[in-house]
Amino acid sequence: MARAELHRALRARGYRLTPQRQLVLDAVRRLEHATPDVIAQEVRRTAPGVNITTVYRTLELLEQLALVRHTHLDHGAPTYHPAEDEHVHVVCRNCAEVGEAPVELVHDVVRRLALERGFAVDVGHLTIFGTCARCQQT
Amino acid sequence: MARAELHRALRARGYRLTPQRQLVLDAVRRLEHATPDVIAQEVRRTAPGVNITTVYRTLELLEQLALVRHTHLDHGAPTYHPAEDEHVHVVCRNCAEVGEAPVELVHDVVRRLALERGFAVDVGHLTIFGTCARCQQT
DNA sequence: CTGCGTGCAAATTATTTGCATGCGC
DNA sequence: GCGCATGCAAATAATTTGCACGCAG
Repeated sequence: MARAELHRALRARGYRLTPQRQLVLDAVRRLEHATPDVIAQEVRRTAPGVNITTVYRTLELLEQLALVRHTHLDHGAPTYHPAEDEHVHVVCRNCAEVGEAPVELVHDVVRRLALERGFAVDVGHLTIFGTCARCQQT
Repeated sequence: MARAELHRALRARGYRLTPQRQLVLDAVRRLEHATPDVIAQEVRRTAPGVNITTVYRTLELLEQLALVRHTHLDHGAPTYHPAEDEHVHVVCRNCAEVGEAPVELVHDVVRRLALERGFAVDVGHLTIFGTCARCQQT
């Protein structure tokens, strides 16, 4: 069904459905957290010809359509993930493990920033860095 | 006094005090939030010869010494700031304005992550993205 | 005087852009 | 058939590395 869904989303804004776009979206959904580079590799497992440029352009497009989202996991590399499951990222700076936490975790913070300064937090983009339990046993 | 302080921090770990290192630290403290590029420009106002490479290397060193810290303000550009005033960054994705909030804002989140999964949050590295009050008046 | 720190240039990596061709509609 | 989307190559940007010289200790 994902195909029809994507087709609809694209056509609603005058874009075309192409195999590449389908493949990139599929890859993002399958990988869950991945950089453009890794996504390109995944796509190429099925369609070897797909250019990295296309992946970049497609990710940008899919983000506009609110089908995928991205955050910055340290070192500045953007990672993309499906838009459906909105969550906060919890990343260990030591072992680089990427965890998730329900957005509920930061509800209070969101509410306070809204109240105190009218700031609308983009929860899905939030990443919390630190050290995981395992890596603390130095 | 900053000079002696830096000298001590460096020597404690076997590093040397150089004009470049002093200048970079000064620049970070003066600018408060800046990218390596901007820091280099600031340093060059006093010492035109300083190479961007040195700035990168020095920032890395100063971070090891816990004299400066960095976070990623969207688009992945790292910004450095003095380590003293620890705070959370609040960044508007629309106008790119960088605000600050006391770490107290996220105390609850920190406590919960520690309790629930033994994760030690690096508060100084935390950046919250969203839309500021002004930019919401679309 | 010894070798760490620096400047410079070149290498890498990540991302963007221009343009001609091809495929979705 | 029309024009958007793609592939390719080159441009740009950001950061890292290798190396020889100079200065801090």
